[in-house]
Amino acid sequence: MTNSFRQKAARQVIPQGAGDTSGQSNGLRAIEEIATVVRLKRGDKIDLGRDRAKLVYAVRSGFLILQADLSTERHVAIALYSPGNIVRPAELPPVRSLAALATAPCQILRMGEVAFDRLCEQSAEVRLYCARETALQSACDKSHIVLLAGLSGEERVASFFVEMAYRMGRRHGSIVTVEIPFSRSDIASFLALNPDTLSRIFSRLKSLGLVKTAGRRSIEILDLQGLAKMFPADLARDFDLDINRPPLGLLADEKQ
Amino acid sequence: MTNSFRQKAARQVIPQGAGDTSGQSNGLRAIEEIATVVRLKRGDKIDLGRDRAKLVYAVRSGFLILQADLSTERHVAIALYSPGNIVRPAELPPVRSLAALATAPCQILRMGEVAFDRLCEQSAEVRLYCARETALQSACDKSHIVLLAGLSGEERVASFFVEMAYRMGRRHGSIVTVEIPFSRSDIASFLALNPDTLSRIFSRLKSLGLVKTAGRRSIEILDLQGLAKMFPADLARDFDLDINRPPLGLLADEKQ
DNA sequence: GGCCTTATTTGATCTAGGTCAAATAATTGG
DNA sequence: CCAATTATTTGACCTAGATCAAATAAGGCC
Repeated sequence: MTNSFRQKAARQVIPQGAGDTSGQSNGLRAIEEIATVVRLKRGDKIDLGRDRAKLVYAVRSGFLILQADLSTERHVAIALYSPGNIVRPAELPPVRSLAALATAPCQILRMGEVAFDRLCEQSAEVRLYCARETALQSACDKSHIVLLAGLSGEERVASFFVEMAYRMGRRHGSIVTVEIPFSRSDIASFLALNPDTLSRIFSRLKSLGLVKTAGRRSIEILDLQGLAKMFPADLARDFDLDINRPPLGLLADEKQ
Repeated sequence: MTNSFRQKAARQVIPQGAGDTSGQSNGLRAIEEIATVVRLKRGDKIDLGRDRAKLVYAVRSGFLILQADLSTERHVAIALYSPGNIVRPAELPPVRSLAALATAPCQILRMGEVAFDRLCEQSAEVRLYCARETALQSACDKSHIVLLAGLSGEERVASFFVEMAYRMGRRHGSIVTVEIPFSRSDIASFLALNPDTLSRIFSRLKSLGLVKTAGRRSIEILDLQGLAKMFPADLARDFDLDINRPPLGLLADEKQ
């Protein structure tokens, strides 16, 4: 498989996650015209509960976790939003306490649903962008269901790290460094593990020489292929991981 | 909350599941014009894998399970499709072995993606129908993530039965009968349990007097409110279950 | 730089749910 | 209606991951 095919496949499914929208903002650019910018700091929430106002949001920069609170103690992470993602009320489950939690400083574009729909009608580019976004999110949600329903804890963690590497990794030789915009608890709740268990799995991966920590929100992936071998190849997803070959074509090389 | 609101809320989120499309087929009617009808019997599969042809499907009658095979032994159910649902390749995760498995005799409408897109462009009704369908499915997927990530086995089963009651229940006095178009294994894999565990939970619910079997694919729900109390109220979803009041407004009464 | 706070890790223990094998029920096909 | 087949249930047992408590390690802030 050629590298260009790999890139194409990846672009098809992975919302760009490098922290800004420069690569794919054609759709967002038009949205920025009609939207209000909301700045969030880590820990801030946007309420998306059932009784929410009908607002549409688009992520301009930063990362959020869509979470539902089933009770005071039970918080479930549903999805991750990264730059370029669009959040529309109709696509959210009708749960009372639903919120998007900023895990890092974010810039969010906010607009009324009516205005957004009008924009979609006017601009074919926005309409297409938005339809694609919706489809991608749906595919991601379904992949996430597969992860939750079909993978063990260790496999989930491995798959998460491989995905992060491909979305946001930076290559230094054979090592991939990832600045992870999530706390361990964020990751744990996204993978439906508890933080203790995640930490244990993480330690195991470290002792196997697959990963290394470098500060709290940064990890070094020492053996991406080894990680990728830990979960079913069929879930290598968009990446088209050829497990016997260095699969780093997608990653920005430090030296570039 | 009034009954009419309840109905509205439900219609907003639940694809009609009664086994035919008479209630909401306005969108489907136009689709039938351009589509080929495919008849499936229980156990038949439609291949939706990554290398699939670019085809769009719409369910006219019957029920399917979208499933991914991670290996020969590991089959993961991702979503349920019921009459009215539309299946488009772009919304599916890029997994190699993905298929829609008929759990009951089905009529499926099949068409090329290009023809479908053209139809959407031409007909505002189809476009709207399809957009709504997509949004509903996305909401359902997210609800399912909450179920998988946040609920215990027993809670999942209770929530599934309540949902089936609301989607397809038939009321006889205070008892709700549901013809379930899925085998126990189907249900188990949809709830990410194994059949043994599901059976055990089911037996527990029977011994608590909440449900009763009446043949292999039919269950009687003796105490819908009791079932609904077994999982977090916030997940009562679309139903707007007022747990202290008979919530049967939505259900077709035998005597009608 | 050193204290304070908060996040992460680790150990010890427990349990929901998985696994495997065997026993029953339903269905199907004659 | 009965044998054969297949689906479900139940029992006995066992692990992955949860829970709780305590120890560390990172950051933050003066």
